[in-house]
Amino acid sequence: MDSVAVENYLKSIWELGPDDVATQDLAQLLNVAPASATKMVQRLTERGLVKHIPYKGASLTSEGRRRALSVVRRHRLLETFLSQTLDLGREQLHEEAENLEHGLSTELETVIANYLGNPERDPHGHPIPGPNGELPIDEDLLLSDCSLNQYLVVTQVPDRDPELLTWLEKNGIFPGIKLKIVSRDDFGGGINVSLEDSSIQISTSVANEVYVKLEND
Amino acid sequence: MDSVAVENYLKSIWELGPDDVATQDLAQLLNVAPASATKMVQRLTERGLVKHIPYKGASLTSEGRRRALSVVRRHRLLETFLSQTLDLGREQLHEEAENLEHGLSTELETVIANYLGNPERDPHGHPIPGPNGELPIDEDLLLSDCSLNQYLVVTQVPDRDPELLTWLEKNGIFPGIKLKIVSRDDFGGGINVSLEDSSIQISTSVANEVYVKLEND
DNA sequence: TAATAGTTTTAGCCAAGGCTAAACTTTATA
DNA sequence: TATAAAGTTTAGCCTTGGCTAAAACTATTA
Repeated sequence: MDSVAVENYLKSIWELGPDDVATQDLAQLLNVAPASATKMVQRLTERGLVKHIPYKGASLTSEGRRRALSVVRRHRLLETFLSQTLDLGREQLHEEAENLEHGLSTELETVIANYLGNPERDPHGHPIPGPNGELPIDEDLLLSDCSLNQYLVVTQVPDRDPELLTWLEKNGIFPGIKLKIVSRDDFGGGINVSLEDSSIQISTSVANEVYVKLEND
Repeated sequence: MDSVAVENYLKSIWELGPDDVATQDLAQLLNVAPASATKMVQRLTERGLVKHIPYKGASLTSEGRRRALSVVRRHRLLETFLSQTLDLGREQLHEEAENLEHGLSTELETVIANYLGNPERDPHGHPIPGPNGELPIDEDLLLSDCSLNQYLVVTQVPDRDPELLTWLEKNGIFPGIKLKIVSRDDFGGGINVSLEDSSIQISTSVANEVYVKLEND
């Protein structure tokens, strides 16, 4: 069994990957000093879970990726389970799942997955890896990359920042919602979006974290 | 925040307590060497969570007890929650709750408690401590202490041993079930019990782990 | 009551996972 | 292209929570 620390490193490298994950980014995501990240990356390299080119970056081996995706699967199943049973707000799910994911046994993971009907996405729209680490190719589009006046459906919102999620929620942006970009402000000022019965302005940084698909699938 | 190890030590001392908890018993319950238990008991004494009289035994301070009961509360709420939502068998609950209890935040604990209607007992019949460590006085009787031919209701079964729990379940012994001791075998050979529509023999060691109350409250 | 068995503690070791300070690479800039 | 800035690694330290072996204490029994 991987320790909590190892699981968190693997998951973080996966999230920052797939290639050349910088020590600093890893350290920042995990709230540790860069030197600590270097040391752990070296240990994981010893164990065959990470490939590390000094001064260049880290990436997961296939075994490392398998284990990272196991953590991601548990995380996303827990988010879905908590959302379904307790209806927590979408902005509370991430942190709770983060705490519980390391204690979820394979057996309970399976029971929960079955209970939920083996869902393909969590409440933020993120795809849930299969029990063996299969991850469907994610073909969603970045909202900020879409053209004007296309009919779009939101597929994914970020999960980490509760403030941002609360704001998105309040403005009616979450998976399943239909919208259309009506105009772009100059100089990276953001985009203007019309929803079912409102229209709002979304900054570029936020639009870079929201994924959509074309409405006619 | 207490570490997982500290939480487990506190919980175990509480379970073995209230007084003069032997190093060996503690070590055995936690699957560590006696020397490791001694060392941790000393550290917890430093921290003011445990009182330790060398060569005599350990016990919890009131703060130690408060923290131990917080773990017990999380454990029992989780058992209840898993049982209610996923209907796991009673024999699977303990281990899963053991894994998850350390990752349950105070906020989620509260949400779960409310969702369940602030239950007073878990699926094994064990009382659930309140959010501030209040524990109602447990007045249940040991099955093995009861007299013949009294009308009894099972209130608590043990939670740790899945084999035993499966056996009890199969023979219809779980909280809420009515029964009566019809006779005692000689020389500690156990007791003969009649249930609603069966009768079985229960060994003394098992009868020492089942609690009951008189049927007329 | 003296020897022995059982329990507990001490001493000394180890690995994991943190940290800071200093050294080393790489990248950017003058 | 030399030098400064930024990022990374190394070195050395610390705490936690394990372990074993040996010493010390307690309890039992001859």
